[in-house]
Amino acid sequence: MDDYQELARRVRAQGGRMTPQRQIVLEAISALDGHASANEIYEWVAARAPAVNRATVYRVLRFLCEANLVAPFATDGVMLYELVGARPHHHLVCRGCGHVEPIPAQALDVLVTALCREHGFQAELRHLAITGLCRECRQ
Amino acid sequence: MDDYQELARRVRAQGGRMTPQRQIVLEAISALDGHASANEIYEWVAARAPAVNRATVYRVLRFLCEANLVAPFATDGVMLYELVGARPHHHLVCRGCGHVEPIPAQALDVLVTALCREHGFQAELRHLAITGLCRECRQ
DNA sequence: CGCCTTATTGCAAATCTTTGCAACAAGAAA
DNA sequence: TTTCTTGTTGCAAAGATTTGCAATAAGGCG
Ligand SMILES: [Mn+2]
Ligand SMILES: [Mn+2]
Ligand SMILES: [Zn+2]
Ligand SMILES: [Zn+2]
Repeated sequence: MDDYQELARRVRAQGGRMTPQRQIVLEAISALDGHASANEIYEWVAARAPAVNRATVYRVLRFLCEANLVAPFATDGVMLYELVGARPHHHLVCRGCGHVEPIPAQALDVLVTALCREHGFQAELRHLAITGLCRECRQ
Repeated sequence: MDDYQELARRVRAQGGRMTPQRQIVLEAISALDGHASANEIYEWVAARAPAVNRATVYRVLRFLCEANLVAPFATDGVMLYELVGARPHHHLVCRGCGHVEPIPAQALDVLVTALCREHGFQAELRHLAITGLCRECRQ
């Protein structure tokens, strides 16, 4: 888990307040080691702070995403949440073996450059999940 | 709307059956001119076939997506549905003006090639929604 | 055209997610 | 530390999506 003071500072920088609920949700995401669903996060939180309401977990997740402390990321319909770390990255999700491979964000710079050149569009690619077949599953 | 016989054939090719419910959902997506939400589709259907149940619309949409007759596509949290057309494409969604610009799928070939070369990963990019800023909104 | 098999539907109940509102409490200011 | 403002929370109710199950009907076969 990152430093509480630093997280509180970043929450207040958004005009928000640091609360026990926001703190424990951050702990949950950290403890669940990235890529946790809203329900998994709620279960983790409820196990140690039963008073925290489900609706609050949803609202906290939305807030943390907007505050850019947490990154949401959709894998075929399911929303997962991950702490925004030092290095931005994306994911290669193999539909064969289910393996999830993180790749540095600059691996997609080639696309960003092309879109900018061809369409004048400044793409903001954050924490994508790209599905396909990994090297092994391609035989 | 595409030819009913052809659609029915493709449904049966999946081991499925063509029903009035599936037919009218396809009509709805077509009439709504692409990019319709589950609720918009349900409203359209309910207006002319009130007996069709909401749960059925959800199940039909899932079936059509798996049968590859319809492509789902997420724009910040909301799932939209579109008929799979002749030419595969993606979308550039501007977060400034909200404009949605379709681009041919091969615009992303540069990325597919790079991922294959760098990671041995065969990406399957289908009907993506890429957010960012369009030329005008960048000033 | 009937008869079967079984995929599909409607319904109701279960889940998941959002929202309105009054009570609460974080944190800035005194 | 006490006060005050207003962002947050819990709760309950609404809305969205999924699921179990018995009844229905698509379509292959005679
Ligand atoms: Mn990640
Ligand atoms: Mn499209
Ligand atoms: Zn694999
Ligand atoms: Zn724009």
